[in-house]
Amino acid sequence: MTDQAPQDDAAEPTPTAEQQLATETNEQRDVRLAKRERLVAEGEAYPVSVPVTTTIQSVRAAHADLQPGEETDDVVGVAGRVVHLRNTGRLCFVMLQAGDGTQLQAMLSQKEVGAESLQRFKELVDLGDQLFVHGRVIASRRGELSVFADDWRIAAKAIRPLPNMHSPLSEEFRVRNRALDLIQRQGARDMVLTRARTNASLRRTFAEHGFVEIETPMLQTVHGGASARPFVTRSNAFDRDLYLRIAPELFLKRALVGGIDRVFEINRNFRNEGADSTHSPEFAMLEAYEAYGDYHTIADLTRELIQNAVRATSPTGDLTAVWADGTVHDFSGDWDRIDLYGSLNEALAATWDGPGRAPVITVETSVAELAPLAERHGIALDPATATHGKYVEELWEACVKPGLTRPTFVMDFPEDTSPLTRPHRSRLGLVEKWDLYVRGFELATGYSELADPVIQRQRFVEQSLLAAKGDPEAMQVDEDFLTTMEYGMPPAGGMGMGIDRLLMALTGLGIRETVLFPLVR
RNA sequence: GCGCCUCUAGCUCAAUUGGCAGAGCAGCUGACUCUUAAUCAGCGGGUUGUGGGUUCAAGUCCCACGGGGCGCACCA
Repeated sequence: MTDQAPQDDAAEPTPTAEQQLATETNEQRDVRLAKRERLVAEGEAYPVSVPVTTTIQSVRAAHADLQPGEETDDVVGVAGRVVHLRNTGRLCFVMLQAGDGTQLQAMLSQKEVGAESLQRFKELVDLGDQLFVHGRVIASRRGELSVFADDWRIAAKAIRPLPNMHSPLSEEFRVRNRALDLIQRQGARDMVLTRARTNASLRRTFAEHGFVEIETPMLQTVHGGASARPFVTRSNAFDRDLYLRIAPELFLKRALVGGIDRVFEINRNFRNEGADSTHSPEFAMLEAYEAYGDYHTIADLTRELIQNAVRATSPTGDLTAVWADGTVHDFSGDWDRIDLYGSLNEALAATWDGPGRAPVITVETSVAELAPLAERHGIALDPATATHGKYVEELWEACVKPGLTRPTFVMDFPEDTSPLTRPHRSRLGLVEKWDLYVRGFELATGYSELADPVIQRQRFVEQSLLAAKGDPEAMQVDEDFLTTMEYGMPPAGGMGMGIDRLLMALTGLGIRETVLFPLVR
């Protein structure tokens, strides 16, 4: 931006702040910069403070029923952002907006503030400025609650024009200029509160059940706990590469070994994979582990966590979420727990159009038998890394998932796709794992955790063989974790849930809407 | 990573078959003491994402690059 011209003189001084400003300018900004200069020369364009006595919200609350034309003796000093400005000659109307979107009008009459002050106001105040006004609270003849100003001050001069407040901003502009989006759009402000209320609700529910929140490493020497490609970074002090974590699981389990029996973490994970409407390279993740629980108890807890979050964020305060598109989603009651293989075989039988009866898929069904079946549903996997489990899960997603409307736990998964999960207590070849599906996407997953360090080591070795075959998402062998496991981890249920996903389920918005400042190129 | 679509004033968007780049809001000057996207009169504001090409003539057609979106693939 500053080096578009060829540098024929290497000793040329770097541009001053003013020159840099000048390279990126427009008429409207020039006008405001001149006003800033004048304010600075005459006093302050950015005072350290202004003498506010109350807030826009409080004034509105205190005088909610003021009748048109009615006046009060309540003298206030309030400040807010100028979002509308109207000038009818010797009377000016200015709409001030608080951070939460609450607006309050101020009226500047020549009779009240004097000709000189009004003239100065007209010359110096623009849309977008932070403005302080002092005066009595009245209602205008048309009934608009107002501060009838006897004094005013610029609280902070804006030098960039505000976007047009009357037409919606484009998606791209909103994502790249979130501050302006927050000024202009109630939905943007609501999202911030929804996320905060959701996080508070989750922590409250955990606290009620005696869970302890801990923070585990973001920078890891071995990446594990999930199947995903990590980001790699560099430690100068250790002179080695480090991974940004893809999951906190292996550290939370160390805490479990250490006796933190009910433990959870809400924090960021990083995965070096594609970004789309449901995936972001960095995303907030919740993981929780409950000693002496299993995948049933952790499913109960997960349902309670989500139902409490729905209650905390629902406009109606009940167990329904109203999505941005107007659809209403019911999270109440108990949620179905269906069997992965059973529901898949049901769906296959119902849609079977081949000869004879539909094949019944079991844990024993080979990759050779699954491949042609998957092909019928348009699924093609890389033969080098395809396994029984990958085929079964792909088939399930193609055949069963689209039909789910209510929140549903899908239970009991094949072993080879869940290397950190305990073998099923009664079903050979399966693990005690569930996925929770809400409206077509996977919201959370839960397990009876694998506590046997010998089997855990075998699973890691199998993963590393996959990695050797070229699977970039396979886990590394984490010797330190295995050593800790060998001291004995209590039987436990564990769960993981994407916070952004939860917000999507609560609001029906895309991930770029739920993240305040999403990564953009 | 592959395919398709898209980029025009501060913001939101027009521009017919390739034929003078426009509107609303915002801005500037002026008028107006009750406006609600105030109104009225007048005036500015553009390297049409960037670079190349075709053409008498390119916002429009072609190529490359960059930004964005959607679909596919991968994943939560």
